[in-house]
Amino acid sequence: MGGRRASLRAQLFDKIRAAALDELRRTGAAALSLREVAKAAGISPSGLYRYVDGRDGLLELLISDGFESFGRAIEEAVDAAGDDVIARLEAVALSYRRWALDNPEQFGLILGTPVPGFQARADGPTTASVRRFAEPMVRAVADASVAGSSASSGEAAVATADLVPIDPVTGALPESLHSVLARGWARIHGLVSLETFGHLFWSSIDVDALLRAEVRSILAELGHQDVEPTARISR
Amino acid sequence: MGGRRASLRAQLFDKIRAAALDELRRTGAAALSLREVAKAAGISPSGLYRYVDGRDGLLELLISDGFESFGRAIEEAVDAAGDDVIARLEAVALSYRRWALDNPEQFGLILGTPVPGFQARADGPTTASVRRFAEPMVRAVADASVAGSSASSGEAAVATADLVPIDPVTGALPESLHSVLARGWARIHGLVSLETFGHLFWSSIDVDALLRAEVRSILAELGHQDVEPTARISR
DNA sequence: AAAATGTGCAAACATTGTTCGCGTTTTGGC
DNA sequence: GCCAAAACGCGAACAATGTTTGCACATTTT
Repeated sequence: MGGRRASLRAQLFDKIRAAALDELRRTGAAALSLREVAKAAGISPSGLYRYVDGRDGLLELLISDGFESFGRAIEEAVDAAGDDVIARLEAVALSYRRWALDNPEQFGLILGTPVPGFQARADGPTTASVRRFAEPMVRAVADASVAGSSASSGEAAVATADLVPIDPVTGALPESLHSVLARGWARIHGLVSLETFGHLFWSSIDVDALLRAEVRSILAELGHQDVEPTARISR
Repeated sequence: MGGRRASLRAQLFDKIRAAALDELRRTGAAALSLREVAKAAGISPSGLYRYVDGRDGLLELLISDGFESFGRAIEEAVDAAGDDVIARLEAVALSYRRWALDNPEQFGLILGTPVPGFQARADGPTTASVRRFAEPMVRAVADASVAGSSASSGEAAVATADLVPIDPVTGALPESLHSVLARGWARIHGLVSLETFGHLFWSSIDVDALLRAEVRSILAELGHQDVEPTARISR
């Protein structure tokens, strides 16, 4: 099965992938040209169709890769943050921002205005990547949520990974987490997307500081005591 | 000055504007075709260039109109909400969501992934529309901020419009408001954009309820007593 | 060895945004 | 009222795009 043909194919596929990402970074998703990608990959435009289903297929590839890379970045940051629940949640927020600012075109492609024709199929690679992307964030919020509700802090957090069951087959979360997760994600995403898309130009705010404030605020509302109880907005 | 030519021109310009909006609604910004717009407006593609500077000009027109319309929608909602500061801020959040859900393509165009070539010139119609868009939101947050800091509630709110000076020439806000405004806007925008772009599909959350919770949370952090002090996240 | 399958490409087509030159219509000053 | 000047709208043309098709060539399978 590991024939000569297959290896060449995999090699060229990676070249295409790299070329597409390059072109995306350079010109943005809206102006992404299939012909340019083909040229950069050293292949003819029509030849590209043996590897990818047209321009939409190219975008699907980039979207899937984008989620994957985004998720990995967050995961690494969370892992590096140690065991403290607060630190982990802060790591989510700050790495979310960092990745978005470092990869604005990818960020816009995967979480910005949806591309017109594109709709991720439930079995496609995109949905899998999305799950992988969401997982570290969900885990962090879930941990914080459980650790917060048990009034005693401390060792409870250790076992929480099992206490928050994410249905391994459907990927569904317990209903009780939905609103916490949505609000938490939205607060981070709101700040980051506004900044990344250039809508905070009117101020020289320290967005990292705001993100930390939002994390503290969420934790406070979740009932954590080890955070200043009512985080007054500084003015 | 009110010659026959000018009136015909204005008339055709409106037709173009309407046709462009129509096409935007139908196909989205990325797939917006200048030729289709021309056809719908009953004009030749090249003739369109007498009215609008190519495809980018068409987009600039749509962006400017989008901010204008968005701002008007929020303003009307706030005006209809009466004098209560809390009600006004809630009106901002809920009308923000409503407009986005009703006009997803326009929303994506003006606040989603930036269009590659486009950069609003400081003197262009877009920046003016953006200011007009931001104004009601800024006003509402500013009122809430001032009303919250003065411990006594009540009649203080009446005169606050003058207490919060928005520099009429530069449009600049007092620094003290920046972080409140950014956090408030971001919380609303985060939830709304995630929902509008289809990223909350995994849950059947009542987004309006979450928005109300966010508004209450902001007010609480601003020091309002007439709101349940620590709005615990319901789980 | 022969048949079957996979691979890459050039040519062609429809559609896109944009420019250019040409008649026609309206305007504004005499 | 007339005439130069400006504005207008259009068809033709051009480069560039995404996509399809038929055809040689290479590789794998029988």
